[in-house]
Amino acid sequence: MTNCVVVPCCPPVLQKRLGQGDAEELAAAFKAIADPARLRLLSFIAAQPSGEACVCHLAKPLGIQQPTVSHHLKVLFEAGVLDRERRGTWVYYRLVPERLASLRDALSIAPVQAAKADKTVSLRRAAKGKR
Amino acid sequence: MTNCVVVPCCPPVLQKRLGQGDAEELAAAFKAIADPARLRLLSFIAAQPSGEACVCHLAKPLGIQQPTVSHHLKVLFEAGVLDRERRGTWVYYRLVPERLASLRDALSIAPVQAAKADKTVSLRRAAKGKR
DNA sequence: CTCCTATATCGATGTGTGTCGATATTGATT
DNA sequence: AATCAATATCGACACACATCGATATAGGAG
Repeated sequence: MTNCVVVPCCPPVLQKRLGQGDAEELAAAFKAIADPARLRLLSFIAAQPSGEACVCHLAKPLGIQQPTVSHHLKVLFEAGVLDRERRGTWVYYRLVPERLASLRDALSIAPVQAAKADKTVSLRRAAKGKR
Repeated sequence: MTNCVVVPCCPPVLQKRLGQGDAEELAAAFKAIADPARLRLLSFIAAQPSGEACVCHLAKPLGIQQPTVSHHLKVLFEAGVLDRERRGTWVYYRLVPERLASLRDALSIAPVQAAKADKTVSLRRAAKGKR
């Protein structure tokens, strides 16, 4: 069966005029990330050697209560940024790299290639001094 | 007089555990972007051939009132995403590509996620949404 | 100076959201 | 069955925020 890779694959962004619908969709995704607790959750999960973490591993290090952790994980999950898997009593969360990459690319100005071009020099400095 | 917004060059993100301070700083930046109207403003400004736009060019196409436009532009400006310059009665806004790039890089996973490909992500049923 | 235009600020209002205690649900174990 | 542990949901609170009308500020023209 074809796997249902969610990832609505972010709408175009700075490369053309966003319509209201695309803007709302993108804003919702960024809104899921735009929270200190959720950013820390993401970074903590990403920092795990196994690439995954269960709730019980996250509440204490972050200094927030378990319901709050569950709430944030749910927000991130519904935003497609996290994937989850139940194993016995525990639920393990892991990143969805494709989704993060699509959000990442959403911030690209015109001539930027996606993927692994860590040496991307194509970012021209166009907006400098012109008075 | 267009002062140069500091642009602290985003803290590390998914590559190490975020501290509370870094997380708050990053979250504030993403929060500035996580709004439909502001995303549209960014895309509209980016779409200008000159790379800049004044308030009077943005209110009508976006269908929002002038005070609201000014408010959003201020938020983006204070987030370091927009730069502004006064010319006569008009104020022109333009993107700050370096700032956008740093936000973009903040979403990069560390070890180029290809390594995780072997363990196929078990895409289980997503939100069942039961109430 | 006065008038006009463009932009910013103020005030109010309705909506959204982060947090957490209490409680429910799920799974494992006995 | 009962009981415990891990997680999710519920309810409530306080706070933040997006929107816009009214008003203030700044600059240009006459």
